[in-house]
Amino acid sequence: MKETVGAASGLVRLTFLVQNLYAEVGRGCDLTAAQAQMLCTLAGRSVGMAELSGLLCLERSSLTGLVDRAQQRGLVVRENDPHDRRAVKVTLTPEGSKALHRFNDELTERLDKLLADLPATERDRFAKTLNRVIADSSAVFAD
Amino acid sequence: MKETVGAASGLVRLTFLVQNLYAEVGRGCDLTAAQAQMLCTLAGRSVGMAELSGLLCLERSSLTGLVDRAQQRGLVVRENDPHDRRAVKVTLTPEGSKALHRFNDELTERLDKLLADLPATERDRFAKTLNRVIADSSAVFAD
DNA sequence: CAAATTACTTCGTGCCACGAACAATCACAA
DNA sequence: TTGTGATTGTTCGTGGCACGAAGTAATTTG
Repeated sequence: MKETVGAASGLVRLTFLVQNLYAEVGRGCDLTAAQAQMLCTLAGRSVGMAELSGLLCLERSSLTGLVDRAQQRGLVVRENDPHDRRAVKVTLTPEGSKALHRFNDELTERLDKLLADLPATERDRFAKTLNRVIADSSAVFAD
Repeated sequence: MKETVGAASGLVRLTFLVQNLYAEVGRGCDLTAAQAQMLCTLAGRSVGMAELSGLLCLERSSLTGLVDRAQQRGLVVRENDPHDRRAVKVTLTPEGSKALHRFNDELTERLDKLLADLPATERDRFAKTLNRVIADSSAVFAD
C-alpha cells in the first residue's frame, strides 16, 4: 500500500479529499457546498450579481437561484445599488456572517489537521508552492 | 496583489481551481464530474455497488441513479455476480473506457500545465508532500 | 432619441445527493 | 431445516445545483 502517484493524480485525490471535507463541514453548519462558497466570497463586502457569478464561475441564471435560497434562509440580502437601478448587491446578514465564521473555523481546523503530521519545514514549503500555483493560475481572473 | 494565504485557505483555493478544471474537461468529453469520478474508480476492474459507493463517498441510493444514467449512455454495464445473486458488479464498457482515457489524458495535461512553471525540484517536493498527505488521510479508507 | 449593451430574472431541463422504506438473498445458529 | 438478522441493491419523494434560451428593465452610446 505504498503506491506513489504522479503530481496530477495527486492533485485530483487531494481535491477529492478537500471537497468531501468541505461538504462535511458544510453539513454540520447546515450549508451546502455552493452556499458556503458563496458566503466565503461575500466575506466583508457587498458584491453585485454579475461580479459574484464571475467569482464563483457560475452562470448568472444559476446564481439567481443560489441567492434566492440563501436569502430564504436568512443568510444573505439583496440590496439596491443607488447608482444603478438595474444592479443588485448581495450582502451577508449577521446570520450569514455567523454561519460563515462557524464554517470557516471548523474547516480551517480540519484542514490544518490534515497537514498536522507534516514537519514544519515541509508544511511551509508546501504552503508556499500552493500560493505560487494559485497565484499563477488565478492570473486568469486577474483584474 | 501579492497577498499570501495560509495553508488551509490555499488548499481551498487550489481545490476550487482543480474542481473547475475537472468540470471543464468533463464537459469537453460529455461527462459530468460525478460520472468522470466514477469512471476513474472503475478503471480496469469490476466493482460492486456497495464498494463503489464507499469509494466515491456516496449513499447507495445516490449511486443507483448515477449508474443508471451512465449505463443509458453506454459507459458502463451492470453484471451479475455468480457468487451472490443480490450483488451487481459495475464494469466499464469499451465506450466508457475510451471516454475515461480521453478525460484522463486531457485532465492530466491541463493539470501538468498548472504546475509547469514550477522549478523541477519544487514540483517534485510538492508531489511528494501531496502523496504523503493523501496517504495519511486516506488511511481513513484503509482496508 | 434609437439602438446596443448590461444587469438580473424566469422557465424548462437534467443531473446529483440524501434518507426512508422495501424486496431479494445470504449467513448462521438453534 | 427453519428462523432471524444482516447485506445488497432499488424505488420514491424531496431539495438543491447548474445550464441555456428568452424576457424585462435600466443604462449607455452613437
